[in-house]
Amino acid sequence: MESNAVVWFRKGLRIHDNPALDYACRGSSHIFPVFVLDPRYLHPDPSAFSLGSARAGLNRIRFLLDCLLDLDSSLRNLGSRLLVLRGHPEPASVICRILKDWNIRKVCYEFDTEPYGQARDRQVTDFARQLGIEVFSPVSHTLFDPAENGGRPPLTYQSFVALAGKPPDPLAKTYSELPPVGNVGKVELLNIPTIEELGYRDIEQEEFSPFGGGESEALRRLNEVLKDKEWVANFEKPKGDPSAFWKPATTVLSPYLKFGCLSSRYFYHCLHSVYLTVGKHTSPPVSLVGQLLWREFFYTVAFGTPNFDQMRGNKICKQIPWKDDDKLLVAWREGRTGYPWIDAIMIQLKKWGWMHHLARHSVACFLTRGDLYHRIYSPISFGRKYDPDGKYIRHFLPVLKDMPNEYIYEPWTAPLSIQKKANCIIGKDYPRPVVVHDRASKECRKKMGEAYAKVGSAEEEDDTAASESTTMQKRKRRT
DNA sequence: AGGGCGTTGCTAAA
DNA sequence: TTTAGCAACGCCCT
Repeated sequence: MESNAVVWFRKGLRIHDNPALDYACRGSSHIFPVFVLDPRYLHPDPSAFSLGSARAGLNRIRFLLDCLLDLDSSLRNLGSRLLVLRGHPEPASVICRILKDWNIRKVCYEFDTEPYGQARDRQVTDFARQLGIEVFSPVSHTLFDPAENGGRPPLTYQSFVALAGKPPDPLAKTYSELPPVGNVGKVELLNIPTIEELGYRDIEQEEFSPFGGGESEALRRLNEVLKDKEWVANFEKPKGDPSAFWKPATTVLSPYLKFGCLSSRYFYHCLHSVYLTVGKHTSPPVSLVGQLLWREFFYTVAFGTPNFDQMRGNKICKQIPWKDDDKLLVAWREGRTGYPWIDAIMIQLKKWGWMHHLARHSVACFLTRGDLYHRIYSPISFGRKYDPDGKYIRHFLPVLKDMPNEYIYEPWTAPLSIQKKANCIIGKDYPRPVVVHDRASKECRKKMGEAYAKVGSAEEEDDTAASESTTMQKRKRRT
């Protein structure tokens, strides 16, 4: 008796701890492991503000393609393979078509919390249910079900941690073989495309990300991290060095978690085991488990908050009348602010697709200048405190590589003779500062103060202009 | 209703 | 190396 199942990969690009894959295999004569190429995610969009598609930058697209190659290879080792399908006009309708064409009895895909994924999945769910096809959509991207608490998540990290408890254990199952792939009929199967085949040609970039995608690489990185039990147990995020780049101060597992190359529950489980053997260890918010809970916290709040990725229509976001200055915004985005610490970070993001968390705080703070509590990161002294010789700046901004240590964080203060000797004239080879930090930061602080005062008094007239915690505001700046 | 405190700052002064 | 002052929002617990 034939019984066919589809396992539809989107995130969750892994074999380990994959409940959708596990369920698809149960009692099925054939499974169809499918990935649909989403043009919105992959194809170049000239109107996007950086090189990439409408929904992802080039680094992320590259990472995703790595993930797919690795997943296909792992599936082949188990006697299966990845079926890559064209996503025109969009992925959901392609899935609906194959559910019929392949005579599918059940379709399995990981629950996706994000609005784009929710809308996409609703189409498939509705269609499948109409045809009497079983839909299995487990929560496995996050530790917990983000729909808990009736969609009214706690708004501070501490209260979230207090409610959190222990997440479900990861699946312990390993495979020696998967059910064979069924007959795909007339459906066209594609190869996993290259970046060039997607239409990204002539990319002028001399350095690419050292972080390759895929489950194999994720597990290799994880095991590397877990080897040093003392490091795992004593990890304290604020003590990390944001200027460390050859050997980053954190695990750099975040992109692997993002695509589900690494299961967050498996990671949690591994960390817990280390804690048990070592005894004394750090705790949330600064510990490694604390970092996983931060991820969880923001997924949960985002799921329970309409328009979480925007200011307008987001009821937990303070409504600030931001100054629109396209020139300044572009200077920030392209790493041309004239502040080497800021620019080096933005160039690292552009080239590597990754930056340290404190580096992100630096550039986010620089963009907004906004933070109450009077905690404003200095674009000069914050970096210097970690890396007085400017090794990080010299690497990502080679134009400054011969600038003396004394001036590396403030090159505009170097005498012209020194600039000439360093082969870097400020205003010609490297930009002058786009703003004077002290002045701009004071001005912005004042304006934000006014905006806060105004919002407070207007609250009754406009319920979208409600209140917000500083924590949430920081999160908004990450996007 | 009211007070405590919030993931990780900076500068100046002791 | 440590500490005070900065100037003050709003969630959350009591």
